[in-house]
Amino acid sequence: MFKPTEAELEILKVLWQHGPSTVRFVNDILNSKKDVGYTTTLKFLQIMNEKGLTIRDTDHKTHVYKAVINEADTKNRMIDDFVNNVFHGSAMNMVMQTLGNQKISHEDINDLKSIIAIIENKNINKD
Amino acid sequence: MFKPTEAELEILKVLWQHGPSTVRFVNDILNSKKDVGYTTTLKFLQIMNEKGLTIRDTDHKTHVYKAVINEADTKNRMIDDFVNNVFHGSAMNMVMQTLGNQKISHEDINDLKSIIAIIENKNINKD
DNA sequence: AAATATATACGAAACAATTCGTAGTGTAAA
DNA sequence: TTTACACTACGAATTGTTTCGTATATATTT
Repeated sequence: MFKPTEAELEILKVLWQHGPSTVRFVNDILNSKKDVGYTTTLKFLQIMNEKGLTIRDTDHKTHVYKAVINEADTKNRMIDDFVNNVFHGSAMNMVMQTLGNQKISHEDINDLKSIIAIIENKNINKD
Repeated sequence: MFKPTEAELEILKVLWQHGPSTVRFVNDILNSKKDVGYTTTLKFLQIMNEKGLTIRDTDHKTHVYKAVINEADTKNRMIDDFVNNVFHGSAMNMVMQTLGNQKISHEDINDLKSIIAIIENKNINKD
């Protein structure tokens, strides 16, 4: 499956967050973080289109690009890759190390508890 | 702070797991996963040494390389980077998405519960 | 001591990702 | 209708990473 490069991911994030967008719009958003030339952004969107990462509407002079690949799936795939590369494939190791190292709020803890409860119930039902 | 490339990380993992090692040893381990030429591994260790990622003992003909950077710190830094790149800086988002997508065993759940308990206690003591 | 094996050093090729300049085209304003 | 502007297309320079060949030194074996 597909793994976006870092620059491609930045663009995908814009498309995921804001929906189908013009090159100009994507470029403006990118520039709020870091200087990027317009034609650089354009080039990336063209490359991403070739790769099938996006599709575009070329009916009008100004093309509108839309992410083809799904945000959750892509992120899951990236998590898998990361876990494989850095944590010898153990997602739990990664989670534990993250929890041990982050500031976790009360709310976060509640969220964690409820997702754990959900997982537990799934397991019970499975047996 | 420093971020190893993928190839460098592979080597660091060997050094972390097995302790100070010769080029030959590192190369043998790497080759159990994927063909890598001996001089490729050598070159990387030389580069890593220049960058201060490793130090080496050159007393004998065969040099012995040792990781300078710490495993936990490096991994935490890589988690931070990953979370910033992919999850807009929210580690909790990343953890939640991981938990929602992985097979979690009974034991894992217990581990999670205990680390959550630890975090809760830390918070209580802080207030 | 010569031949063989095993090291290191290092330049440079190969490959991948990023960045941008320039050319060309269509649209709208003067 | 000429000029100005904003857009796309695309080649190519730049930068970073990976890979390896070749030269050379140092041991070890015959």
